[in-house]
Amino acid sequence: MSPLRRSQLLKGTTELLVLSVLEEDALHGYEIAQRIRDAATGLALSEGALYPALHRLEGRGALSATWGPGQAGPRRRYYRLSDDGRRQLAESRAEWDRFVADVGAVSRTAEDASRG
Amino acid sequence: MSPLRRSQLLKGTTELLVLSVLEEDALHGYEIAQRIRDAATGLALSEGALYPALHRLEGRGALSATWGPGQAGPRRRYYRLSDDGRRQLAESRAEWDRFVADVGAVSRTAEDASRG
DNA sequence: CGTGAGTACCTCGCATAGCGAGGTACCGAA
DNA sequence: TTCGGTACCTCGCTATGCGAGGTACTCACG
Repeated sequence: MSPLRRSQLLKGTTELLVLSVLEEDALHGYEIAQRIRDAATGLALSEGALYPALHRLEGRGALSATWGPGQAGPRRRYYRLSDDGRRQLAESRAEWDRFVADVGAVSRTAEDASRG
Repeated sequence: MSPLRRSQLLKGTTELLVLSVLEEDALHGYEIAQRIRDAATGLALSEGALYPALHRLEGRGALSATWGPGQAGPRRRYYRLSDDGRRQLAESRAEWDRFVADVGAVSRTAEDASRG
């Protein structure tokens, strides 16, 4: 068992991921997961994480949702980014960038020192 | 309450952070936390996260620990990276870099598309 | 001497959130 | 009619960060 399990790293970024793929179009849940998988094969967002995240974001006012008919199958729930959601996305991106910079600062200064 | 809370992002990276600062020298717990805070002011690792992480890493064989006398105060527990710990650190760094690249791939392709 | 502050370690209960498994339902093809 | 794919949802489990609390040692102050 090595450190840095994917499922732990994912905590906190799921919402950024969801908001990001909704930036361009309104999508339904399954499609959101597929887009994320297509863009980054290493990120396999499970349904047990996706749907609760969608509900959280909707409850927070970042997303609005409407039911629509299914193509060949059950009805779909389409999610659309609200104005507030766009603001939250920008904030999340900024916070993520800061966090990555911070972790890099710790991780890489040590690496450089041990290498130099 | 905006998404991407620091405490959630931190999940999974605490061990990378700890292993990183131990790459150069053996340090005791308090000092580990201080080094991390010095390298990145945004990362305030709490003691309630630090000590359990140290014990996990020791149990996993990534760290070896020895008691030493305190300067002016209680005795200290010094942690040193084992060979296996060095291997785990390299793995963790690689896994972190992959993860950051994956999140960036999702987050930034959408951003570019919406901007273009 | 007693008190308080600083250092250093540790643990406990709580909250958050991902994961896998399970369940419902609808549709078209074999 | 059954099977497989789509699409949604929930539940219990697990991992782990956080704040609060506790112990213990040392030194300075009055």
